[in-house]
Amino acid sequence: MRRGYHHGNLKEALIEAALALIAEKGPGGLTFADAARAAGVSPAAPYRHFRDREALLADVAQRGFRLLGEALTKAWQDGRPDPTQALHRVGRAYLGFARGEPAYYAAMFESGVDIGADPALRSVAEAAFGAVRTAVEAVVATLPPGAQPPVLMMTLHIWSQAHGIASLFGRADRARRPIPMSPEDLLEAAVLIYLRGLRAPKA
Amino acid sequence: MRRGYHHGNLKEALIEAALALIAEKGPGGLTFADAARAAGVSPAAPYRHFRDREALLADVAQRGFRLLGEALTKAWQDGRPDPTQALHRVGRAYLGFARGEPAYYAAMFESGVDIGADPALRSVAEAAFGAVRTAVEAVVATLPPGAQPPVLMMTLHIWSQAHGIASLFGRADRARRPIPMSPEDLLEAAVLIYLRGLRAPKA
DNA sequence: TGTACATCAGTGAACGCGCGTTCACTGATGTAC
DNA sequence: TGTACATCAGTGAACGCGCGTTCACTGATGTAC
Repeated sequence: MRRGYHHGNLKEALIEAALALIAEKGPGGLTFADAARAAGVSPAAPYRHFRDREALLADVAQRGFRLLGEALTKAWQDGRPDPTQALHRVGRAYLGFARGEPAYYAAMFESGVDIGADPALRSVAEAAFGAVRTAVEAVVATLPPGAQPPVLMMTLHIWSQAHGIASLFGRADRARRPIPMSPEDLLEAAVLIYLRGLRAPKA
Repeated sequence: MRRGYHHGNLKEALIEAALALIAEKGPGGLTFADAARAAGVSPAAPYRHFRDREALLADVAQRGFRLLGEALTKAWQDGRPDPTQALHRVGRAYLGFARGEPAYYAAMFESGVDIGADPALRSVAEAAFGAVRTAVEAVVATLPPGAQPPVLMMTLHIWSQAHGIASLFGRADRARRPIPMSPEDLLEAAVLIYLRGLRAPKA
């Protein structure tokens, strides 16, 4: 990989290193010097690419949100074969991301990066959220006119339900509370009951 | 407070200091030396009370879970005037705790403490969870026999919904996504729809 | 009630360590002509 | 095609700093008798 005096791809290498370090020691364990070491480069080199540790973390988080958005969009598959089934797939994709990419997930939600501060970061986070909103919109459209909830509210419900399950039960990296069902099944049941509640006449 | 050579109440003072530091800089910013300084004591003194930083954090988290459990139990008020209303109150209490005690909340859920590892910690966390379970049990008992969901499942649904909302929108300390309704209203709506879904005939 | 002694909680000085950051530098790459 | 030069990416040495941790110590508290 390293081909001489110039690294050639140091920025990528630093991000890779950051992911590995986060996976190993948590977002708090990420250190600028450590990332340089892991990339096989002097401790001053990272400053060519990132202002500081915070900027590196923000970049990792940004990539994470992009990947999450892509995963959700891919799972949606334009709502085939029908919006409800596709929405369940989106939910599973969220949990799959949290489990499969714990380092990204930690950088995005547990590292203390301020998502609102960095416009680029905010934008990709917004896009990932938009992927869920798209799915919710299509599901809402299938409901009888009198039973259609506000799209934003329902999106927030689904997102936070998935996020809560992922945070509490969805990662393998820590000894979470053991539950007698998979996070995927737990989320699917919640969404099923929720959707049934939307169709039901209001009490 | 300080009355001479002996502090008299150093353990409490260290926990107070830890809370202030967490509130100010996040759980990652908590340092053993800093806590000693804030308590007005030499850097070696904390070792009389905590094995290391991790133990201090675990103690803070433990108190947090005890307080949360108490807040939830108090909000429940034996299910008066009826279980459903009381359950909504419990949900609001959860959000209120997350907002009102962000330092405890961070220590409990975002500090990397392994809840499963420490038996005392696990036990109070279990107790807090049990407060929600108690509420859910009573609500389930009000449902028609054919519509009663497994209590554990429903408890996990409610807990993770509240936790997701609290984590994403419920704290003032960071610039979270602004939403056009309060976290409390958002949670109440979700629970209402969920409960309606339980009563509705399965599709 | 007083005295001797054990126990305990906090001291302060010291240390090694690793991190963040800076600096003048140098090797490599690209570009103008 | 070749040459001169600007730009860029990474070096390595150095620094100050604060943290974690240990240590022999000492002031205070409690207790046995």
